Amino acid sequence: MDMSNWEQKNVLSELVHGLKAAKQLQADLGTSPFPPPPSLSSSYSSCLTTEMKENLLHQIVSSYEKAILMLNGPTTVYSPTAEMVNLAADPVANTGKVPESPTSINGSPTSEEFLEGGSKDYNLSSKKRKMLPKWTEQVRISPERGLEGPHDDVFSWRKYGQKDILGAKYPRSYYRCTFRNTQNCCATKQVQRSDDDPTIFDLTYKGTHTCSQGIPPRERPRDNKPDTTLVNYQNNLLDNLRTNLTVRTNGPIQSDGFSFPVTPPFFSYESDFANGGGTFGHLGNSGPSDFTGLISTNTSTGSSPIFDVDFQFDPTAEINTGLHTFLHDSV
DNA sequence: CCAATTTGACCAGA
DNA sequence: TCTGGTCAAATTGG
Repeated sequence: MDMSNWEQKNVLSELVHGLKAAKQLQADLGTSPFPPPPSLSSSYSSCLTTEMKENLLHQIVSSYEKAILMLNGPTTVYSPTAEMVNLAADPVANTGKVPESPTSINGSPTSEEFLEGGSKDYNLSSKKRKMLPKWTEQVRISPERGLEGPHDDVFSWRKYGQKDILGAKYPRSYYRCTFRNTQNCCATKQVQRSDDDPTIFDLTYKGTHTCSQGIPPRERPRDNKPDTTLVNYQNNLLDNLRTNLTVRTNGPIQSDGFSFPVTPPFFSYESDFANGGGTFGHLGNSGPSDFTGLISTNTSTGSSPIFDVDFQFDPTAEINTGLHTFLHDSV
C-alpha cells in the first residue's frame, strides 16, 4: 500500500486525536498512572459530565475507525473530498454545548473538526466554522416495499421540509433526528430520488447522532447473558439493512477484495465477484465476525454494478466493534 | 391530545 | 436574484 504523505498525516492525526481523547477520559476516571499532559491539564478537573464522557468515547472510537479505514484503502461510495458542511448559519442547530462528535464515516474530516471536541480545544476553535461531517450513499428500495422510499433506517427521523430541486425530477426531503430538541442531536439527512432510476435514493447524511440512538445501551456487568437490548438493536439494524439496502459502488471492482462502508456499518469484502458473489465478515475484529453477509451481483444495470447484500447477525456474538457509529459497546 | 407531516414563507450564500 | 436549506403554522393521524 503506497500512502501519500497526506494520508499518513491524516492517519496519524486520527490516532493522535483518539489517544488524546482516551487520555482525557482516563484521567477523568482517575485510572491514569501518569499526570495529564500540560496541554490538557487545564481541563482536568475530573468533573466531565456524562455527555462529555460520551463525546470523548465517540471521538476515540471514530478516530480508530477512520484510521483503520484510511489504512484499508480509499474505496468508498462517499465523497472523497471531505465535504464539510457549515451549519453555523443555523442558530438552532448549534445551540448545543457539546459539539457534534466526529463521525465514523469516511468523510475524511480534517483535524479542524476534531478540535471541536469536549476538551479545551473546543474554545480554541470558537472562531472556526462549525463543521459537520457529511457523506452520501445510494440506497435502492426493494420491490416488495413499494415506492415508499428508504426512509426508515435504525434512526428515527423527523421530516422538516421538502423542496423541489432545480433540474431534478423529484423533490428533496429533509429530515432531522427526532431527538434534536430533547437531546441536542444535530444529525440530519436528505433524501432525493434518483432521476435516472426511481428505485434508487440518494441519501445525504450530515452530522452523526449524539442522541441515545447513536449511543446504544452501555455494556452491562458481564454476566454471560446476552444483552437482549443490544440483540434487538442488532436485529433491528439487520431488518432494516435487509429490507432497504442495496449498495451501489462507484469505483472499479477488484476481484481480490475491496471494502466500502455502507453506513452503517463498514464491511470488508473478500469474495470472488467473477463468480457472482461471496460472503464477507465484519471488518476489524480479529476474532469471529459479529455478523456475516452474502453478496450477489445484480445484473440488471449495465456499467454500474449493483450488489444485493444480505446480512446475518450472529446473535450470540458479542458486539465488539470500533467501526460503527452507534455500536459503541466497547471500551 | 400529542406527535409527525405538509407546505408556504423566510433566510443566507453564491 | 436565484437556489437550497430551514422554520413554523396548519394539518393530519394515531
